[in-house]
Amino acid sequence: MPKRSSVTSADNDGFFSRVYEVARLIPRGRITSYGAIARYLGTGRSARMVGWAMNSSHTVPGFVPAHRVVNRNGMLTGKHHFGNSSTMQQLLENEGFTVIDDIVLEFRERFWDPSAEL
DNA sequence: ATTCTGACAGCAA
DNA sequence: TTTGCTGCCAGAA
Repeated sequence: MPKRSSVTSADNDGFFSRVYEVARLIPRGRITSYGAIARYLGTGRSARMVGWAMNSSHTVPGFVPAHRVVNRNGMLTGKHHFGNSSTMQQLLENEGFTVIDDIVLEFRERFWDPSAEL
């Protein structure tokens, strides 16, 4: 077993990695919520941790479609964490979503539940 | 070790 | 209806 000495949270095989793993499984053109991912991970009510993990998603090698993860309202609560406030919205619109007032209109239709799909 | 915070969600008023 | 508080778990100081 590889020892995990002083590693960053993102490198650790804990909660964070699982969140990223699920996030990468989100099909293009789909969207999900923090709570849905949290429930799939088994944490259930720790949806906040999912968002927290996303905060470190930039430390993960590869691409983590964090823009496809919004809160249960379909609101882009974390758009401010993408560098520019408009980045998240741009990415979503690029995938065919309609974002108005930081809300994804197609959220309900394009919702992708890992617990149901996986 | 203790305390605070956090990109949420649910429930009460 | 909207607004606010609580719970929840894990990581950072």
